[in-house]
Formats: sequence, structure tokens, C-alpha cells
Amino acid sequence: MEKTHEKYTKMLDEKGMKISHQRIKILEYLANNLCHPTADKVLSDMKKVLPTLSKSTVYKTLNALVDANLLKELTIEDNEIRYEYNLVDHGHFKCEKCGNIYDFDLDFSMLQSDKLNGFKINEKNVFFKGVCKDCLSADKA
Amino acid sequence: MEKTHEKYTKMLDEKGMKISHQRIKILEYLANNLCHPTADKVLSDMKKVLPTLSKSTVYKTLNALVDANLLKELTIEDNEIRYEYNLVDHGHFKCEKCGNIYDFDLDFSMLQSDKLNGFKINEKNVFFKGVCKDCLSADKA
DNA sequence: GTTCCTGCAAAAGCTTTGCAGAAGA
DNA sequence: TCTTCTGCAAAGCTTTTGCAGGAAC
Repeated sequence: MEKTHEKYTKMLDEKGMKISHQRIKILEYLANNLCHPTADKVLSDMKKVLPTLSKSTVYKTLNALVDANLLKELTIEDNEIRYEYNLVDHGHFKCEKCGNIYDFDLDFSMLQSDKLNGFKINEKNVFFKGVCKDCLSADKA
Repeated sequence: MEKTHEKYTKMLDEKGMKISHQRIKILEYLANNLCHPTADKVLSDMKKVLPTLSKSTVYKTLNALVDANLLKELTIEDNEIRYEYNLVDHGHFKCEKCGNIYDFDLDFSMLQSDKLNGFKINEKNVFFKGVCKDCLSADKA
């Protein structure tokens, strides 16, 4: 395996996952492109690098990486599961015009409610929808 | 139309929607059962009252009610659109064990980030996942 | 050599659509 | 009467599954 892939090889290995060319490339892609692609976008982008890559491999790989906690699933809109490289918690903003997704920092410790006393909270998600700065200024122009 | 339905008849009418038995019953169901049903649950529950109700009517009606701003779509988990009667903003908690969804109050004004300066925010969503009190105590028992 | 991954095709779910008949205004 | 809603069936999408061949260990 090439040297630049050592990092991802190690990550997969530490999770007990078998190393494959496809898995390394998909993980590398998510790590280097901090966008929030759907499975379909992963497939079309990766086809340029791995022409024989199949839809089912993409789905199986993404699910395996989510199970291994290397990726996170985003549930911003129905009918489109999006994936992101697992970094520190942050909020997501989706522009209703251009469809872009923006990350933003957020103090998640503020998010609490007396109603949830005694509940075990495993995951906190925050997402906004609206129109981003760029689309707003494009409107004025 | 019966007297108890006047409220929902009026709501539909104010939105310029045609009144139908199905629409009134579905709207009434969502308003009285503050659960967060999927389209499928709406269908199976409503079949008891409206035996001829069809899947497509449920989908069309729910979409129409969302468009009219009488219902809100919940995007908590992929592959299941849930609906709720449109009340004041609140957070949602989904128990990973029993699948129940709990509402909780939240001060949404706290949720902001410098990164979103200049953005137009139309909608704020907060949802948690974890294990609810009941399931936790059931585990101990 | 064994295990498990990949990729093709088919299946499975959920949601939408087209259309004829029925209900509402 | 005219509009539009309902309900059936079929189509559309995304995601999952089964299986044979192939890659990784």
C-alpha cells in the first residue's frame, strides 16, 4: 500500500476492518473533502478514481465506516443520507437555495432540558435551514 | 360536517384547502395524538376509522398539510418521515431502544454562531438520540 | 487456503404519479 | 356543473441483499 495511505490503512486496521483499495479511497475522500456527500455523490466522484466501483460497495463501505465510528450519518433532509468524516460535534446549516451544507461551531453543553433528566443521551444533533450569505447577496445583485 | 369537526374544517378552509372527510380526520388525528407518526402509522391507525383510506391519500394529504403549514415534517431518522401537529418550536429525543419520540422545551435563541452571520435562518432543528428513562429502569429490573 | 470484500443483478421499502370515478363547492 | 380529492395500480428512488468471483491475509 502506498505511503500516503498509511494513515487510513491504520484507521481501518484499528477498527478490525479488512483493508481494501476501495475502503481506503472512500475514507480518504471523506477525510479530504469535508463536504457532506450522499452515497450517490461518493459513487460518481469515486468512479473517476476507481472506474469499476459499484453502488453496492459504496453503500456497504459507508455503512461499515459508520458502524466503525469513522464516519457519521447526517439526517438533514429526508431521502438523502449524507456522510461526513467524524470530527468534533458541530451544527449544520443547509441552504435551501444552493443546497450547500455549512458547518458551524456550537456549545452543545448548553443544550439540555429538565424533561430529559434521567435519560441517557448518546447523540446531539442541530441543524438549521435557510439561505446562505452567498445566495442572499446574489439575490440583491 | 359534524360540530366537533368545525375547528379543523375552519383550519383547512383558511388555508384554501378543499374540505374532505379524510383531511379532517387526519388533521384531527395529528392534533389529538401528539405522537410523531410515520405515514404508515397514520394509515394503519386511520383505517380503523376510515376503512377505505388509501396509502396515496395519506401521502397526498400529509404533504398538503405540510405545505399549508398545519403540520411539520420531522427528520430524525433516515427512511422514516414523521409528522407532527405544528406547535411551538421544541427539541426531539428518540429512544434507541423503544423507538419513542419525546418532545422537550428548549431556548432556541441560544442557538447561534458567528459563522452564520449574514445567513437567513428559517428553521432550527434539534434532536437527540439515546435511551429514555423507562428503558433504562427496565434494564436494571 | 480461508476469509471476507467487491460488483452485478435482483429485491425491498417508501414515496410519488397517472388516471378514472366519486365527493365537495 | 365544475373542480379537485380519493383510491387503485404502476412507476420511481434510494438502499439492501444474494451470490459468484476475486482480493487480502
